[in-house]
Amino acid sequence: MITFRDKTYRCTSEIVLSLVSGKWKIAILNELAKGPIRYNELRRLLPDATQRMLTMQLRMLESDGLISRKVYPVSPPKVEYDLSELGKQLAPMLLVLCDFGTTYIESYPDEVSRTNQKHA
Amino acid sequence: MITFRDKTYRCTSEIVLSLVSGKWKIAILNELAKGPIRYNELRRLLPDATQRMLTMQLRMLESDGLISRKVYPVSPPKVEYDLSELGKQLAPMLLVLCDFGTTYIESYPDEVSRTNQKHA
DNA sequence: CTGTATCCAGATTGATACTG
DNA sequence: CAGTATCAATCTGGATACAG
Repeated sequence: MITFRDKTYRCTSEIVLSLVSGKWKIAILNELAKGPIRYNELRRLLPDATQRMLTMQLRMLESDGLISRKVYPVSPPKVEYDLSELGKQLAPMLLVLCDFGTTYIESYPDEVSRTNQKHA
Repeated sequence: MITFRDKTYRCTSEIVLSLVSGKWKIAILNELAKGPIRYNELRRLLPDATQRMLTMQLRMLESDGLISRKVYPVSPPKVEYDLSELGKQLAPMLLVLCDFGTTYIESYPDEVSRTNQKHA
């Protein structure tokens, strides 16, 4: 048993799941993996996320130390999000998750379909 | 974009998260990794899980094809759970999750504490 | 441009009691 | 032994409007 930030877990993998589980966290991390990005760019890339949800997920990723938020004191406001050092270390793990996901769905080929998605 | 079992995902890693996210799933998978096990043994190993929750999580893992449920037609009833072939392939991925979890909490050493837990 | 505030629906988790 | 049933609490995600 391990206690971390007042919650108990039976395995450190459970902590990791709590870090990346959330409606838009994977999507955000995948976008940030391409480089720093501003809030509204992210909105455009993830048009189905409401402002509220996007902000909430960003705040969680930030307080968990996986991303950084930099405010430029200019007008109009400019805020840039980026992966933290810790966040950058997530990449190999996310790749393993993707890989297993791919392996997994290949076991159920009839239940899968793919669509291209435009980022209008 | 990918559609699988009537839900859409932006990355196969999101599918994997849906497979293993759930109050007791990781704990169950970790126990099953040691070998097949009966329902009540599992209850003893995970005393904080209610019967209802344990059953629900087992059913989900089963319908996702990660574990098998074998009923022995004897009296008293005997039900044994085991990893499926697909479930066995989870092991390396779970290890990567654990590893990142360990790396992660080492970045916040002051917020961590460990306790031994008895399976009374 | 980058957010908050308010209100709400549905899903998830849980306590407790009961059953073939 | 291996579950179900019922009811309730909490948590997550969302629609919409407003603000510095």
